[in-house]
Amino acid sequence: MEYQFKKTEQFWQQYWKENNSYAVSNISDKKPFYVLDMFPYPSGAGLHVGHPLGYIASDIYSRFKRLKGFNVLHPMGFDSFGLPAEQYALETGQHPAATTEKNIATFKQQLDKIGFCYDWNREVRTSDPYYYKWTQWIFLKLFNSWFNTESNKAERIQTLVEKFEKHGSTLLSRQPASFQSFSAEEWISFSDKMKQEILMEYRLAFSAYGEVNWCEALGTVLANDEVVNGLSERGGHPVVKKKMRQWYMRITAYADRLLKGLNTVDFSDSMKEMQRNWIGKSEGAELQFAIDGHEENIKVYTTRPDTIFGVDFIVLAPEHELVDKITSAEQRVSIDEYFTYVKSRSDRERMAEVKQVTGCFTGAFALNPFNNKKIPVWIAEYVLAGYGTGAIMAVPCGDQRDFLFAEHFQIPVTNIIGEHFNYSEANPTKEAILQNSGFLDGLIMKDAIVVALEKITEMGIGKRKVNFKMRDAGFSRQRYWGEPFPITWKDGIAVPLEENDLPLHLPHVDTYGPGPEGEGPLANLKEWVDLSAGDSEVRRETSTMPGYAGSSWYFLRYMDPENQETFCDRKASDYWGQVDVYVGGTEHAVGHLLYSRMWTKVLFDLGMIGFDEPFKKLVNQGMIQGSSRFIFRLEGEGISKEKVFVSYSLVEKWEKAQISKDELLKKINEVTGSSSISSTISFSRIHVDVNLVDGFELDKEAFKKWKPEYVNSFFILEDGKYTCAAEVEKMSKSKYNTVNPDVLVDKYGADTFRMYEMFLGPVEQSKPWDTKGIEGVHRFLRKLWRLFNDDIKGKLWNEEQPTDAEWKVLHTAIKKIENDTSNFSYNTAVSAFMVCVNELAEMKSNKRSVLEPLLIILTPYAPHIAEELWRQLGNTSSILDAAYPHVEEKYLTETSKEYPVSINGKLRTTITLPLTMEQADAEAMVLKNDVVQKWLEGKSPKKFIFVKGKMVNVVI
RNA sequence: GCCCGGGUGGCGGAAUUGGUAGACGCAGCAGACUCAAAAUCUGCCAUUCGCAAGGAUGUGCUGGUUCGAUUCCAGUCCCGGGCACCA
Repeated sequence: MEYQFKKTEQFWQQYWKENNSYAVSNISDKKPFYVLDMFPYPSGAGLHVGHPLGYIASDIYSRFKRLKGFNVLHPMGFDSFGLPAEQYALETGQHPAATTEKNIATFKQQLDKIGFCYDWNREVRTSDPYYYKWTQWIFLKLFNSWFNTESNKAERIQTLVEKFEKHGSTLLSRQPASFQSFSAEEWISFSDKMKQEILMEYRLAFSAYGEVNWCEALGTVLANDEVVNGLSERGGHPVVKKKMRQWYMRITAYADRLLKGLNTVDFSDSMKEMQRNWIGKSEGAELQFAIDGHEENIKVYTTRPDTIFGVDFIVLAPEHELVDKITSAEQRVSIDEYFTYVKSRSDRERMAEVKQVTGCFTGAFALNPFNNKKIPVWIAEYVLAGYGTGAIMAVPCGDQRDFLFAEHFQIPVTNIIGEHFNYSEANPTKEAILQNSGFLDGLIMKDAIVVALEKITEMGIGKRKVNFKMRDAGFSRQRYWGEPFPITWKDGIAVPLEENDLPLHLPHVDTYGPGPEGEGPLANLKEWVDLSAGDSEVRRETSTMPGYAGSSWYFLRYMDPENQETFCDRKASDYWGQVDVYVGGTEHAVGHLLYSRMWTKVLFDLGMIGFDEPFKKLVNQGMIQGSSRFIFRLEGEGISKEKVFVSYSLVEKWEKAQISKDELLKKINEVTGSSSISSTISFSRIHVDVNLVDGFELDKEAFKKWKPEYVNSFFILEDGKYTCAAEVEKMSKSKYNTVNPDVLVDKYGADTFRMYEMFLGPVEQSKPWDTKGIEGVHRFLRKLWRLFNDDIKGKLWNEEQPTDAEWKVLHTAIKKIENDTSNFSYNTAVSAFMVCVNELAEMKSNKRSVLEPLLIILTPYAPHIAEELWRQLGNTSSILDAAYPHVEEKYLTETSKEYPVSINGKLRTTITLPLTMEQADAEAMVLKNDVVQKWLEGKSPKKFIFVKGKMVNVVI
């Protein structure tokens, strides 16, 4: 019987489901192993072939580990809160809960067809109240915690209150800038509101005023994505920055630990690099410059205090608070103009244009603290208010951007590095010997950094400072479809809900428009919001949490999804521990991965879990790009435009002038039956649905049915074929290059689809999708089937004893595939399967003792056919519970033999050669080579190296 | 501008990490089986010179280290991804 994948796959999927074959228990003698995928956002578009790439990779690994005797946790769930569902609701009026539910159903159906071994009993959905109850609960833990810089960990806020009650703020090394220090007595005397305001400066989840993108016309806050060139994406209305009360995660408190933690995890170097760059730790100095004629100081941050004598000007961010105060009367107009210009510039523009130097002189001068030199103070858009102190000291001879600025505005440049500076570009060296640098003269710059720092500290004009690029993470959104905050505002004080009152359900709304004052839609529910009683005003928080709230801890919930007492029982998280392998795309490099790392550290600090890094190993799957196909519509006078499509093979010839106009027209007229004559011939290139194309050949009938306007199309063929042109582009619906996995699973089966996705190339690598090679994998599975069954003879396998050659083929494959699978090198593993089956087929080897282990190692890749054939061999228990076969090394070396080799009559060593070679060959090889002769004098070689049958080297 | 990847046949990609470059698959060509098709099987398939045996060239480009380089080093050019002009 031929291999009937549809029947087979449906049968076993049903069987596994009915037998709960993928259920995982938290109680087991086996070692635990946790394989996790980044859970998807259930979008309305459903899965495309890019999605399953990572899922298949992790599924293979899970099944592999299971065969290796581990208790494997491999769950799946849905990141089901998010903006798209809400936007869809705005457009269609359908409730996000309903559309999300529907989308999840579609996703699950699509996923199940591919045969993943998820334990669906553990599914989580972030929008489920049973789930977000615990997101809110963890939020309250964050709210009620502070980061103690002495112990370097999070502690309950109570410990801070106790410190204040005993010692005031004096014992704390970190104090918020906005508060003066206070004594214990003062603390006790503070009003409750004052106390709460102070505590808010320490809480890990805290509320503060922050800038948002505000669109007056839409009356709403917009995400960065929704702002294009300073205008709203919808409607093109102006967008301005507006201060609003927001919630934040104090992730900056964990900057150092997030950085150090990277050394303990197995992420790719580029991923670690991205996170390091994002955290952006730098060590330097903060120092003050006095301003001539003003009381205020300008604080600058620099990593190069050694260049202090090379400062030729100071640049403030245009938004810097001192700008207004120090601007001179004559510069006022220019500064205002420049400020207006900067405001009109989007972040994207400020980022993109590097070559254009802009700036404006304030008219003020700062004084160099060491030589009292007058330094002009400028503003420029390249200095950002949010980083460091929003002011820099510019050293043109050492910093290229400063140099270009000086050059552009003709500011004289001081050279402090002598011949290292050539006056045509800056030199950022740290190796030069300083000149023109007062007390630093003669020092090498890298040594001068410390000397300068000491002097600055001694003079009281600055201090050593560690700076981080990373800023606290905004944690509130003025949206509906997210977790409501378990917070009420009572007379301006944030009051957390009691834990027993969780979850705070997301109330139903009828409209999804913004609330008054641009608050989230929840603000429209007056009764829900207003809890005022008596004199005090009590209002619920109307923002909701961002998408990353639920995804910051979901990996813990899978361990204990049913628990109603806590987010995850400590026993469960102790048993499973860290996620051993986490698979997902690089787009989450700095968002999700940093937030979940932070939450894990907080939960660890509070003693709720036993590890402080969530993911032990991270595997990044590459992006699947689309491979678009194009058809060519004939354009020209006298030709019916919509209907004539010319094969790309002919278009190519036409473009290369390999075919004459008459010939082409003749072909066209033959097909269309008319006699059109045209003075000009040209073609327009049109995207055609890749699914209508087999390789490059267009399915003409399917094309005619694709769109009504193509019903009466004519095709100008070559060799009876219509060929299409191709190009690699991003996968998108508008380019008609998306491929739905369902179609492929229907046509070739899940096993073929799984193996083909892996065969396409390394998991980590981005690559264009191309269906044309899938036949090869399908052929492989059919060939495997034919080792067991035959159309005519039926059962083929037998109980005979395999030959050494057969054992060799099997064990070579086991070794290679085991190795490749554990290294996520699935593409070469699939190749190894093909080689193995080809060789067995050639030997007509149908021996059970060879075929059985082969099926086991195939299980992770093609579980359905493996299970089917396994049962055909008479096994009564599932192949899922088989043990991974061991490699018998002896079968791998049998075909080689050792030869003694002597040179000049003396026995020197033995070498191992294939059986096909003889003693004479071995000696001849050695003797022929003069390189060897030289190297051999008096030494005993360990290894000979042959290239093309010639010995080229000896390892001694 | 900065950071991280990557350049190998017509195509996707291999190469035990310094040791016969092009495994495996696709596409293509030729053949077998068949009335025919499908399916299956066999052979060829980097470029170039040659009837052939065989030779020369060849892993983006230019050099270097080495007996030997796709692999290591320096420079350079392209392509992809990321970015918050980060002082």
